[in-house]
Amino acid sequence: MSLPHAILTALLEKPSSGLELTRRFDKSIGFFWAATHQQIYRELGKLEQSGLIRAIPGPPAQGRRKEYEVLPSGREELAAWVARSDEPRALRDPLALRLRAAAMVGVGEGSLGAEVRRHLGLHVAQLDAYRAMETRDFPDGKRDSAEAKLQHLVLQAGIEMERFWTGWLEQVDAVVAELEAEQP
Amino acid sequence: MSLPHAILTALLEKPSSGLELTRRFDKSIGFFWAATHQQIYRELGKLEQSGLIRAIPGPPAQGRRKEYEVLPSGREELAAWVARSDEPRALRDPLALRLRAAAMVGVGEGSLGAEVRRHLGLHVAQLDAYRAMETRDFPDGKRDSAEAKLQHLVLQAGIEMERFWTGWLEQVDAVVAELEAEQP
DNA sequence: CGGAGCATGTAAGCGGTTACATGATTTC
DNA sequence: GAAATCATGTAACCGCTTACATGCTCCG
Repeated sequence: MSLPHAILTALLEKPSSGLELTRRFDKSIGFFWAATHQQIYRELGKLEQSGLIRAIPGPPAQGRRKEYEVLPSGREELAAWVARSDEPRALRDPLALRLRAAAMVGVGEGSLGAEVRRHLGLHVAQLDAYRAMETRDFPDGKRDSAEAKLQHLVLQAGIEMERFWTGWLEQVDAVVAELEAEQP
Repeated sequence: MSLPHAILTALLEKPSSGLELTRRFDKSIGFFWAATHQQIYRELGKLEQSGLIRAIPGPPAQGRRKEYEVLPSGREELAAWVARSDEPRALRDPLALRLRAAAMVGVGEGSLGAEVRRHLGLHVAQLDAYRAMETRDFPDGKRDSAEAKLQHLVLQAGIEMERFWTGWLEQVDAVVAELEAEQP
């Protein structure tokens, strides 16, 4: 039940249309809870029906775009959710699985090494993106407001997570390259 | 499509019954791809029907337990899967989401801090478990065989992942405690 | 006015989760 | 021989993914 609350949070930060939300998910909240536009539209419909958000009546028909904003009951629901507790989600990583499988059937003909380096590239790019966001959005380290501190922490989780992946994938690359050399 | 291949890997490591597999998933492979016994039984049925594994005929009826083993076609399928490529899965973390939500609606009355520390405890426990596995299964650092090296890498991913979580959650705890003190 | 793309949706299918069912084995 | 537990399943649901559909707007 996280998606509706992710949307409520995003709408509190800034009222938006469905497409705007989709864009913003792609570049910030979505890093910790991805969602496609189909999910978002469906969820917006449900949230509106539940009376937690509403379409802003404002400009009568600026195209077909509907802007949504959070109602007081929506804010209450979100505050209640923040206080709830939840088990951490089990992580799912096919690449780690592939390595264990490779331990049983052997590393292929270079394809596994290539895949490892491809992933490494993706994580390096993501790490750079996060770092750019950090210098842009949180320039003065210690003087952040309460809200900014929390948002900064979330971004730091992204940064340290990607640092972990890149470091680990470099080790993996070294070992896989060695094994590929041994058994051709 | 990772679950069937996770099962093939586990069965190659050691032929097992459904329940045994469930147990082993809980304490090793499952760390990177969790599965319940219902999923496992369903998947075993599919894999047997596809001719990738078979129930070992051996001891006629030792209780009702069925032991499965991987057939040559199953090994081939797994090798082909190892060579395939795949996008990294988007991570999903409700706790990070909660922090962002808390940035908008405020940290509750200590419940968020308690939740953070609860998660911290869980990750510390997991980290200890991984470390125990490492000293038990990989005592002599550099002299591992090819298979052992790959398996060790996967375990190290688990260790570094948990190290990341515990480090980050400690930071989070400090900030949340501070904010809870400010706004009662 | 015609084509490109923007914006909002609908429908089908799949994998995973939760709840329930059934027989067989062990324990008291 | 009754209760508890082990072992293997079945069924229903729910969220996410993929593919497709529809209307609107902008631009040449």
